[in-house]
Amino acid sequence: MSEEKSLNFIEEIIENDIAAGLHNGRVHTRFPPEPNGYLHIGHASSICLNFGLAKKYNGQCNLRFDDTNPSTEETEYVDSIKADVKWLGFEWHEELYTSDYFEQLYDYAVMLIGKGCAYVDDSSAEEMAIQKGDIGKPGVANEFRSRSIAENMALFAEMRAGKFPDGAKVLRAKIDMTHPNLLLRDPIIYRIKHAHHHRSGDKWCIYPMYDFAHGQSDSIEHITHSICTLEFIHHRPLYNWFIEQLGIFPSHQYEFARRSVSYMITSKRKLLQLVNEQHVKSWDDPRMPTISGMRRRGYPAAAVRQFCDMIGIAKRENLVDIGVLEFCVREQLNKSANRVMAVLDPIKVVLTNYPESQTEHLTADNNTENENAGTRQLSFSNTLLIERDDFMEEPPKKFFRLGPGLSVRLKHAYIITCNEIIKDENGIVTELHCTYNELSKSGQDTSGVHVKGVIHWVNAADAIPAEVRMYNRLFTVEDPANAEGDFKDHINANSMEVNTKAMVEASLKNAAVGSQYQFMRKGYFTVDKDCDASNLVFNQTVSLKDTFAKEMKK
RNA sequence: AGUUCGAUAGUGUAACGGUAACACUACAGAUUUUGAUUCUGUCAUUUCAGGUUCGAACCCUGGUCGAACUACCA
Repeated sequence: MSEEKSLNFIEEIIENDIAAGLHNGRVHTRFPPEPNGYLHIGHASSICLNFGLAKKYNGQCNLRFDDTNPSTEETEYVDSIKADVKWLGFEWHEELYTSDYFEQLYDYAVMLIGKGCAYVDDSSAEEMAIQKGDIGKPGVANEFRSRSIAENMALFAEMRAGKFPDGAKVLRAKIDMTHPNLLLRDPIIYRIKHAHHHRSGDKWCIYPMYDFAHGQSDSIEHITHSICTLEFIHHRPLYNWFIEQLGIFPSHQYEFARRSVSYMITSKRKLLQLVNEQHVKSWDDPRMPTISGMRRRGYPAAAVRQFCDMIGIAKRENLVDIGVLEFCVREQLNKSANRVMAVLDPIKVVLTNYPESQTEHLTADNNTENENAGTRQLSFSNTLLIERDDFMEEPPKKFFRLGPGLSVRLKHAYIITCNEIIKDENGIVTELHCTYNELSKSGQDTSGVHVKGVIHWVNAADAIPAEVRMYNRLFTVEDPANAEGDFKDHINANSMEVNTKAMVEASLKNAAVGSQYQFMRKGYFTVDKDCDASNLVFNQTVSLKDTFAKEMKK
């Protein structure tokens, strides 16, 4: 059952560590989001990695909210993050908050001051930036760097006590103003912010910087493998420096390249912009690359997990084709979604030789890919609706659908032949008159007629109108984040098309929100939460592969 | 400019010194009461140049290209 799969570089590290007996073979990871936005596909990759690793190596994974900046963080985000992680199918060992460590972190800072490894700096942000130097140009020390330990102690205590306004002073680690790694040129570790925190309230007016909180939080939790994205690689020496100075648990950080997906954006700032400026309706708009957006769109959690697994993990830059994600969605839904018939752009078909007053009931299997899916009844009469696309007045050679004199099978029903075309005054086809072959009933066909094409249909008498929201890519370019100009210049104006003329089969009458179907020959669709008693709303989750459409384009 | 990463089919990952694998895509074909699914087949000498070695995608040297880093954000 177990397939031999090669290890990614982090798994290799972990297995080596286990073999070497590091931390007695214990594996403990964590997923550390900042609660200042909704989780997206990139986070999904990180979640699958961190929780997956813990599971694979019989370890644990914490959910830790990195909430060191009170001005951007909100409880709404905490809730959405928890919901998203759960939906993806993972359970955290402990729900933790960096803000719970504020007292401990303060003590760490005091400890550094006591060792002469930190000082209070009165410089302005501008002054500090200048003193910091530049890439290739060393920084210079200022007069505050040589303050006495006692003075630093007193000042830092006063900072905590609220004696100074925002920005008046900062606490800095005393490392090396000429270090080639800019992050080690005496980084700020505490700043004054008289702001209300979503958890600690007004208890604090000084807050640790991320760099002074993240590594120590990992250490406090005894995280063995602290996994993050590549841009933090320069921070690692700093975290190690703190760990060493403080003499605390040596958590080790490993960095991987964040996954980029074509036609998607994963900058929280930009996603927030899309929402605030109403380019999309909400964080969970089905066009959004957020986990909540994908969930509403109908992407199964298993598909997202499969995707993360398929694209793997490495250290090189990448732009994964969104087609891979869509492949995973189709593969999952192919097994789980029941088939139904829905006509998105209806055209009326009258069967001239079918008794006008007759209605018969046909049996249709729900999903031939799934033995347990069962069957349902379909009503059939002389007036039906078929897809406008499935008829052509002047069809090309390999058009296996309806046209003048052509025959097709109606799925689960009879073979029909088109005899007459009715048009309106503008020459638009409004109705087709066809005859059915009485002997060709699905499952008991004795007609001897063989047709290549099979099309879907609904019975006009009891079909239900539905609103079907069709989605296209949110952006017109593969890599909007790195494209010329502003990313908003590349928003696809037609990313959503609302179809209000669709007609779906009667069995969908009470379809529950979130339930998923394959509209035969069209794609997978998911019932949206915007449904109400009078309006059935579907989101197009993903289309079916359409080889014929591709053929036609050539 | 300095530091640190990285470079393998169109895309993503693998090969752990013994002659490039898997998946997606694309193309070709078979099956099909979904032009879906399923099934077959086709598509690279690994950024370049040297070197070490019987043997290099892998080790060494140098070049080229790409990325990250100069927030009181995370």
